[in-house]
Amino acid sequence: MQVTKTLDYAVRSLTYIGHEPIVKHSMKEISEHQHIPLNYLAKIMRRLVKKGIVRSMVGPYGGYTLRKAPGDISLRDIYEAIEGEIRIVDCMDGNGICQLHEACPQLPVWDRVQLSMVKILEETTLEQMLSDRGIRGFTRVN
Amino acid sequence: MQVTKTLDYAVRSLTYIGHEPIVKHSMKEISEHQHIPLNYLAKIMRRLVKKGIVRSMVGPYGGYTLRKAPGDISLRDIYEAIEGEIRIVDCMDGNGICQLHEACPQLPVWDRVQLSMVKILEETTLEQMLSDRGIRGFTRVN
DNA sequence: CTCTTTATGGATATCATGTATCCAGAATAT
DNA sequence: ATATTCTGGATACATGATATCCATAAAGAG
Repeated sequence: MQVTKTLDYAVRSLTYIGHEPIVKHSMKEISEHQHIPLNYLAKIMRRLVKKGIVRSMVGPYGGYTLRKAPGDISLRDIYEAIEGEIRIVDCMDGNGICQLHEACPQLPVWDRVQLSMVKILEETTLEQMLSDRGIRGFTRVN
Repeated sequence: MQVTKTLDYAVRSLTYIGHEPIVKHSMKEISEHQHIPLNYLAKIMRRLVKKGIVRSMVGPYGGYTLRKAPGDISLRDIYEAIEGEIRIVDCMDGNGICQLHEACPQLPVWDRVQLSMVKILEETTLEQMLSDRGIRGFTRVN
């Protein structure tokens, strides 16, 4: 139940690019400024490209730019590009049927949790994150 | 960002016990009815005991019963007994300071997600889960 | 007291997955 | 042509979730 480092990398890369949406930003540049391992970043960017979140240009002075307006990129988009479909419980077989042949008392709760999470992720756009001044590394745990 | 099997085991064990709160239920019994590896279940029960969620009795006819009323056991209690303090982002050093010396645009969102999640987990008690008829293994992913 | 049942505690193994690295190749600007 | 940068695949590494084993202690039954 944790945000993966990979997703964090992705969001950081996108906010970095989003600050200068016109300019092309190379992986090398992003990697250095955001302290993300270059080769690993490559994997991440690939997924963002495939999902149509960023555009890539090869060659000298190549790099990445956003493909959509920051207001049109939701955190949900980013999440799903990186992690795939959101599914906080994984208790079903291929047919979506619970292995236990009994009623499952937990599902309703997890469902609620997931729905509320998806809602927040969906409402939050890259634009919002960019304008959020962002409290300097501090968060309540509770 | 997934509910672990271990937490699932814990909840299933507790709902199982909760159905007959008076009776003592041995690990063997729980293990068999809920299809949970016996030795692994031992570890799980230990944590629930330590957190005061269940009471254990050793010896023949020993086993576990709830230590509190189902209405006084929240899913948050269970979650924290199993996984420890809830913290969906883990982006700080030991002093709670973000490694990056820049403002972090993501924290506010994850904070909101976590808060909403904690709220739901807190509001949901074992009693509720027990009375929830529980849709037979099926959930919307969205 | 002895025997059986059951939980406890620690050590360790297994496995999955997140994270990271390496490299050869294709695209493209100068 | 050459240097730059992304692409794609293969593979290694690290961590933590999951599982197994066993020796011990507690406690009820005879």
